[in-house]
Amino acid sequence: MDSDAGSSCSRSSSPDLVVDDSAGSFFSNKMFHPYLQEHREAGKHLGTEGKMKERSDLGKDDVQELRLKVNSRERKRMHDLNQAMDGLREVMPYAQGPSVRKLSKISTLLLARNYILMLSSSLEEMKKLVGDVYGGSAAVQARTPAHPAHPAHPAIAPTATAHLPLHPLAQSLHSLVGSSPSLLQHHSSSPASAAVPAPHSPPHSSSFLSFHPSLLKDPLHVNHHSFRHFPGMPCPCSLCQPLPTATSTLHSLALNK
DNA sequence: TAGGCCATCTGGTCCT
DNA sequence: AGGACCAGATGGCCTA
Repeated sequence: MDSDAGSSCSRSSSPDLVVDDSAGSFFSNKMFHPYLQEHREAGKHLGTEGKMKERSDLGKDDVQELRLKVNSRERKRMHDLNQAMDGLREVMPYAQGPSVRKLSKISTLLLARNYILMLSSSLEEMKKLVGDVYGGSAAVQARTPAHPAHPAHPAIAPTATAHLPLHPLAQSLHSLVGSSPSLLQHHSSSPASAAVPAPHSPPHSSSFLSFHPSLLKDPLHVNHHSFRHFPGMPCPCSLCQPLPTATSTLHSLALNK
């Protein structure tokens, strides 16, 4: 049942127990031993009187067989859920590897939510940027709702966007996962960017950072301090890697125009 | 040792 | 009726 018996740094969501409907796999479960001892002979217990009567009608073996079946289904369901959780972790901007303890479930969900919010915000900014570069294309602007906090103007485009794919993303995520603010000074951060919310700050940037810090402990940045952020030094952590996808493409396109 | 996180069992409820 | 889903309980492992 316990999954991390063989690993010191990473819990597995898929326990050693082989999931099938055979009694053999189930009986290999440590959790089942007390259950067996407690209920093998008694054949009693469990639930309401109606259920008791139903089970007495079924018979001891039938009840046990049913219980094993239900347990197996539930186990499989939880394993599927954990697989989905692992899949989510894989696409999160979070350092992964054999030496890094993986995010807890709650942290994964919270980080995913904020990552989605941030990407949405970045997409909006990028749309505006493209609109500016192409002379305020009506087509683009028609599809881009006005952002009252950041009215589109050319002053933003060439300079401030030079580190757009990297900067706000990294800052927001590092804030999210709880890095010490004193360690978050980036090699290209400026006093202005420290005082003013990043242009890519999501619409709900207050909620973006408002989670209980203990829920977002980053095993890498908080517990082990493997990557610290010093002025003038590029950060090797995955949070600070440039955006690899269409965002970067759009950005280079905007600069070249 | 306390607290966090997790897997598993279990019974109840809802849905098909 | 059977299965999916959910939440509570329990116990194990790990870390500060």
